[in-house]
Order: sequence, then structure tokens, then C-alpha cells
Amino acid sequence: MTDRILVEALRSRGLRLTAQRQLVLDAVRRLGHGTPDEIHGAVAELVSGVNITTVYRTLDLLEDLRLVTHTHLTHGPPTYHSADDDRHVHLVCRECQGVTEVEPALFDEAATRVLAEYGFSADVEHLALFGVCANCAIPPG
Amino acid sequence: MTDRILVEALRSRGLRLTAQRQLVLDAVRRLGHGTPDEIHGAVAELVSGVNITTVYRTLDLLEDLRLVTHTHLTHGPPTYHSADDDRHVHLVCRECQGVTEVEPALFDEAATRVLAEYGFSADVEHLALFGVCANCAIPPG
DNA sequence: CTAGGTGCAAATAGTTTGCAACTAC
DNA sequence: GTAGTTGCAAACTATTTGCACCTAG
Repeated sequence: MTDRILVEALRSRGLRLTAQRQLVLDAVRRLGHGTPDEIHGAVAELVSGVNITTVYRTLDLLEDLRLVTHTHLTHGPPTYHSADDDRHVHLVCRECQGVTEVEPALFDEAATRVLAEYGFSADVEHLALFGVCANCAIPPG
Repeated sequence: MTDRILVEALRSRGLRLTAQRQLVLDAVRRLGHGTPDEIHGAVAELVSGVNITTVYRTLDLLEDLRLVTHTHLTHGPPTYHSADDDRHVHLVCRECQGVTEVEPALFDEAATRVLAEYGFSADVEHLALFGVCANCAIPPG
């Protein structure tokens, strides 16, 4: 079951369809979201021998093709998402590191204004917002 | 010229005021924003011998004390800001990596709603928003 | 056939940790 | 005096690069 969107995106650039590229894209879709390492793990559950280097290179490529996006939720590795995944905003707690996913409609107005005023087309779909969650909302000390 | 705010934040936790802590906080304020490495460089312009390890440890501490915050603008190292620095939102272009700083009033409504609906107190002051800037707004391929 | 892609090993970047020496209080 | 702090070296995690071999088209 080859993926039309992937095939066409690749072909339009004279790039090749490989097993690895299909596997990485499928893994991102299956997981919903994940770090390069997690995606590599998900691929490894299906076939062995796909190198982590290839996962990095493929994620870069897929991002170029606009099939995946990434955000930085922590100090650690980035989180990749399928571009056609359910859109959401991440509320990342500075204290407990917890991540809450909320619907992005909250940011639609802001995104519209940023586009109008700065010509900047924001990825509101996978925005990460840092702060302090309800549970951790206690003064420092 | 000792810093009242720093002294008190440290004292309230039984921690000590050291030259390194003053230097790192001053460097962040002076730079406006910077990566750990840049902050280390700024400190090194005043005194030699302050270790990069100490800069990392100090930035963690200052963030705990709410005197600095950080955001992830790129795949690379985080950017630290002085907490009392001018507030701004970063528009980070996915294509050219350029960063535009805009005023955060645009996000006030969204922040208010997130607080009301989820009890999440967002750091709108140093939000990073990813997307494509006006110059790079060209279809993929 | 050949430009593009992959795996592997090594290099690099960023950050953390263990520990002995040092110093603010 | 002593708990907190620092510097240094080593370890570690995440990512990138060089290159010979492989393969989709």
C-alpha cells in the first residue's frame, strides 16, 4: 500500500521512494508524535536494520516535503508530528514537565493577526506553550 | 553593586551569593538573550576562569528562582532571557531560520483563555512560534 | 546505467555528572 | 566549621558527516 502523497511529493523533486521513507512516515502517523529515537524504535518493530541516521535524514526530508512538522517540548530531542494528524497546542509545564494537549482554536485569532501584520504563516497546529500548569501553580521557594 | 533581587531570592532558599551567579545574571541582562555558550562568552569578557559547567548550573538555578526563562528557537541550544527583559514573541521561520520579535499583546487573549479554561499560566512573554516568514512563503518543491 | 539513498563508523555539539578543592556565611 | 559551590575531566545524549556500497527509476 504505497502512499500517494508521499510518492507525489518525492516525484515532484526527482527523489526516490524507498522502503525506509515509507516506514518512517508510517511510524510518525502511527505514533501520532515522537522523538527521532522513538520513531526509530517504532520502525524497528516492523523491520530491523533501519539506521537511526536514516531516520534523522528522512525526518528532515519529510519536513521539507511538509509531511511532518516538529516542535521542541523539552530541553531534549524534538517531537515530530504527522502534518495531517489532529492539530493541537501543547501546554508544557515548566515545573512538572507535563504536557497537556488543547485544541488550537484558541490561537486562531492570534495566528490571523500575525499573518496579516507580519506576513508570517504560523504553525499553530503544533504550537508549544510554556508555563506553569494548575497543579504546579505555587509560588517559587 | 549587589543585586537585591538576586540576594533575596538566594537567601530565601538558604543559598549563597557568589561572583559567578552575579556575573551570569548580569550577562543575561546585558545580552537580552543568549545561549549558554553565548552567556559564557559574555562572562568571559569580564573575568576569566568561569567554567561553562557553572554557567549551565547557574542558569538552571536562576530559572528556578524565576529570574530567567528559556525558549527553544531552533534545533540547537536553548535561548535564555532575563525575566524582566522586554517581553516579546519570537516568530521563527522554518525555512531561513530567521527570528522576528513581535510584541506579545497579540497573544494576550489566547493566554487569558488558556488560564481560564485550563488553569495554565502561560509564559507568553517569550513564546516561540514556528512557521514560514513572508520572504520564504513559497510552495514546497 | 547513474544519481540518489543507505548503513556504518567516526566526529561533533550540547549538556550532565562525579568528585576533590574551595569559600560564603 | 560546614554546607553549599565551583572547576575539571570524563561520561553521556543527540545529531551530523564522510564514504563505500547499494538500488530505484
